[in-house]
Amino acid sequence: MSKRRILITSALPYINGIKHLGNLAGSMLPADVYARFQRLRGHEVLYICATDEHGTPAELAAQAMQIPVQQYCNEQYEIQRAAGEGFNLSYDWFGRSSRSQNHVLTQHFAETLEANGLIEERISQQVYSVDDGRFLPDRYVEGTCPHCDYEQARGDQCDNCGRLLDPIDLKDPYSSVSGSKNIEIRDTAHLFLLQSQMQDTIRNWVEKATTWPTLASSIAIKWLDEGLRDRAITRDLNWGVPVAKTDGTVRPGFEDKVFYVWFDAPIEYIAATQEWADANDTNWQSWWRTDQGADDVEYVQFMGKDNVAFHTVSFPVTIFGSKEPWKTVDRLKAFNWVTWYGGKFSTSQKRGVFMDQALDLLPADYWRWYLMANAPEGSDAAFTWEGFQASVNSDLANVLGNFVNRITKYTVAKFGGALPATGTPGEAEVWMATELKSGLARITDHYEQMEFRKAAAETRALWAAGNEYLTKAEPWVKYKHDVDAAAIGVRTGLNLVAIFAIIAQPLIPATAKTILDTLGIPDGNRKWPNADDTGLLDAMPHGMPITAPPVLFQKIEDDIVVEWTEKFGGE
RNA sequence: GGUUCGGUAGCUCAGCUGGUUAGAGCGCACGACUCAUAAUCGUGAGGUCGGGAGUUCAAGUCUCCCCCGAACCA
Repeated sequence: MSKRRILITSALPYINGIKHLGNLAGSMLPADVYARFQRLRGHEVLYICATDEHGTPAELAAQAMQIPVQQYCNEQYEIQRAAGEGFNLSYDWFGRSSRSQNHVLTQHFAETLEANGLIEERISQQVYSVDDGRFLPDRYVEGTCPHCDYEQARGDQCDNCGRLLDPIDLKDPYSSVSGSKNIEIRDTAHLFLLQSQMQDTIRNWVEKATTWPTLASSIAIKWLDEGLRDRAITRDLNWGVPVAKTDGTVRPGFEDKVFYVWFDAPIEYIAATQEWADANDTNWQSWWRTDQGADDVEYVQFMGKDNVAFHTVSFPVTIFGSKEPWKTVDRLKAFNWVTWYGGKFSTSQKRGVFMDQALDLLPADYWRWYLMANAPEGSDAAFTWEGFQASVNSDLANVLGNFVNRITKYTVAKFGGALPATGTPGEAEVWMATELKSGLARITDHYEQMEFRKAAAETRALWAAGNEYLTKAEPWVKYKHDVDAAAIGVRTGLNLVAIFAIIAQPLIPATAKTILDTLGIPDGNRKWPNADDTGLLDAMPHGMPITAPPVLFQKIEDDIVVEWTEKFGGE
């Protein structure tokens, strides 16, 4: 099989606060699992992610903490980077959209799009707060609803009657930032991206993308059916990419404006790759420019369903509109939500479990396993403490952990801690070899199809087959009258331990490493196994010393579940 | 309101272009085993596949209507 070059990105987490398990399960984690799988298969993988740092929420959060927004982002970036590291997310690079590479590239795209006639300047009216000294984004203007007279309607929507509003229509408007009523409606100029002109181009492209999941293509088609609208790509803010040319010349009249986060964030996929290339003294063009070696790249994007429109329509407008030979997405994997006791996980309402809290409770592998085995692929998936407990105790502790434990301890107790060299394979081993071959083929196929639930289920099924094998081989019975007959069962069992750990690496990398390190399996022998390899069950050198790993997974007891349920408010 | 996606065993979910007695894991019951974290292995109970009508030799799988849930509407 030839070596593939696979570019992987996961949707950029917004800088504003640590992400919850739903965010993790919907983009970063599956991207990581897929990246690890493909690396194990020997392919060249580049997995890129970054924080999305611009925009009003970051600016206001910094203001609330009374620190400069740059400092705020520095701190939050470090928190998110550490959380990713804690979950063993194997980014090749975790960048920041506020870095210079993204500034330059965003300005480049704007310049190119304008040269191609796809950007124009338009005047619009916006709410200006004199006391705050700034234009107010829609949702930070409040006032009385012009339709129902509700007094605390937000500028974008009235919570009482539900109607969508234009902030300049509010009666008695005031700034929700400062409360000031010293409000004016002022003219302001913005750059508009003429998406309407790209309608046909995008539709042709979307219709050719037959491998996208239904969730993704239906969202894209719907946007196209409604018609792409021209959209402002600048905002009246300080924090962001300046509206300037690549030579640094600020556009006249845009001194206090920046590009909208909507425009610059996806560009960061490319810019983060530049960050990676700059840091590693290599080139990024061979991953992104089809005229410079990227034509053989497979580009795979991971995202939650809220991001699909940006990846299938908005960003492609930027890319295709540039008329430059950029690499576009080949395969796209979209996820639904992880739900929390009937509702949604919510960052603002602090509903659910967040990445840092999760790691305080249990190691990353416990969460990684549960979130992938129950990934929100077909529909929203419910997180429950009981489900988490059942999954961890049954799949990890009982089926895998106990298998490793029982066979390694037995080796130490009965075979002096050495991999037995005697005995010949019989009926049980033939059965196991058949199971292994078909199971491996299924797992491999599910990963290739990015079917994570199925991949996890089949991984577990193979672990369970190992236990079934031991029941058939029953070395502890044979040992009493025929040590050689017991030896083949132990030898096969130990090889299964290694195989089970190898195939577990994408999902539970830390535990897999513990097992493989304890067994003394060299790094070079940890690659993804080939289902047709008939030597898998007798691959380890006869006589090699074996020690038993420590207990791999602690079970989650009922009283702990009660405690966590109370602490986190699950019902 | 419009559109899209869902509604399958107690729970979480598989079921591709319609075709033998509708599947898995967990949970539950019973049995086996004792190397192992009272783990494991086997057997079994349990579903009129949201409701109704229709197409067909045949529908969980297609069509229409209704009920419920979720998402999106920039």
